[in-house]
Amino acid sequence: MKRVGKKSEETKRKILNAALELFREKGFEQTTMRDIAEKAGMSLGAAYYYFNSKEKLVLAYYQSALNEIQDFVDQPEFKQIRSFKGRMEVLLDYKFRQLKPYRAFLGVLSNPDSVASPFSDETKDVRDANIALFDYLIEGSDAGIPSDLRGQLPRLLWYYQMSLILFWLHDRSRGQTRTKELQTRSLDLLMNLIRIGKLPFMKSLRKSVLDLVNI
Amino acid sequence: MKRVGKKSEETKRKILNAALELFREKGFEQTTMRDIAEKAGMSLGAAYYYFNSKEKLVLAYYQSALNEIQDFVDQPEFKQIRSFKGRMEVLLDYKFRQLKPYRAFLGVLSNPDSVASPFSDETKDVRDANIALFDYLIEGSDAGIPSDLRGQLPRLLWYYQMSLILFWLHDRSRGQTRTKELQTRSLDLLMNLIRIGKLPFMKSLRKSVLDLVNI
DNA sequence: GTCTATATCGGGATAGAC
DNA sequence: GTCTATCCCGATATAGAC
Repeated sequence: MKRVGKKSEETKRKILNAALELFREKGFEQTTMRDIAEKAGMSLGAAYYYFNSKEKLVLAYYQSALNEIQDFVDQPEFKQIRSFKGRMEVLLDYKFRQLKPYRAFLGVLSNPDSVASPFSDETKDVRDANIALFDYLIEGSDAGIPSDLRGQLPRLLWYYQMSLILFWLHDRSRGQTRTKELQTRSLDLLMNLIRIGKLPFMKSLRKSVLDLVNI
Repeated sequence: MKRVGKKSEETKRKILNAALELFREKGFEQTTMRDIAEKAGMSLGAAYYYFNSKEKLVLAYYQSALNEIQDFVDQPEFKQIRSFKGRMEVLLDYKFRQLKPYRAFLGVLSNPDSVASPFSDETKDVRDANIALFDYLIEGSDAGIPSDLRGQLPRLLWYYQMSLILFWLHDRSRGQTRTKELQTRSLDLLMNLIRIGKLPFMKSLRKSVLDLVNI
């Protein structure tokens, strides 16, 4: 029964919403804390009271995006899909639909020095939760994965997803159609590689790939 | 006989050197144009006369790094190597040795919005020249590359190099030893894939990889 | 604890004198 | 071609109202 703080939660949410709207419109760099505060209908100091830096807003965004996608995979619409590839397609599509409005803004994410980098300590929890999403995806699917690969696959798929996202961020084609193409074809390739990789005589090649991911 | 401009070339060089020294020490963001001008022994306005933005200094850095590596592959030390893999190893080692002092600074490079992004229009010339380097590397080597792959291979290798560099930028292990490991193992894997990919019955898989690069 | 108002600083970029 | 002075604006710090 935490009555106190209720109001502050609301204010916080209001600031985040204002920030996200502005990020979508103008990108990260172009949006100022003054803009955000004004849009949220309060003073600059108030905004800083809740988010002591602009980057903290990015972390909050990650968290809310994570909650969203966690809800999504809990829907029957996703859960009823049995095919591994189908699940991957639907998850990736959802992810990109979710990211799309924020494309201009997400450039920050590729800065290794930022606390908002998807590889940083500060984002570890969100990252782990995202990897767990792939574990859940595999678990409920028809994919027969060799046991030596099974444990590593979620992380491997997360890397795969991150590569796609990085490509997408740099993709200057209209509407990022190149990324869409890449997604389709690389997913095909991935499925073929997994299929081929299952064969007993591919064990050594499979091992060298696993070693690669485990570095 | 361009006598005029000689002096200005020198001044420009002096500014660039000061900037690079500071970038190495403090990274890109932390270094101010004021710092640079002071270190170069001139006023802020003078520095801006030669480089009208901070990012222009990054482009100048790319250019000078390119000249350096072009010189390197022209040395007998490199030219006498016949083995494809050997040439790749030596080139990558050189590249990382060259980049190492600038690691903190090169974070900017991963910002897709920056004109200094390796994928931007502004860096096209340098990028093409770097791809040509791989063409030169293949040409003088013993690599027997299937003709359908030959034309695309330089670009593919450049992508491979960029992936390694991006990984390295995000690599938080001490001395970036993980990247070194990745380099060794992935190069092994790459060589194996090329070897296997040569086999006639792999033509269709080869094609799907080529299609991927050609998106 | 929650928020406003205000002062100050830092740094990229530019104008105009010399 | 080089300088000084200045603009502009985001970030930050703080005092204090409620």
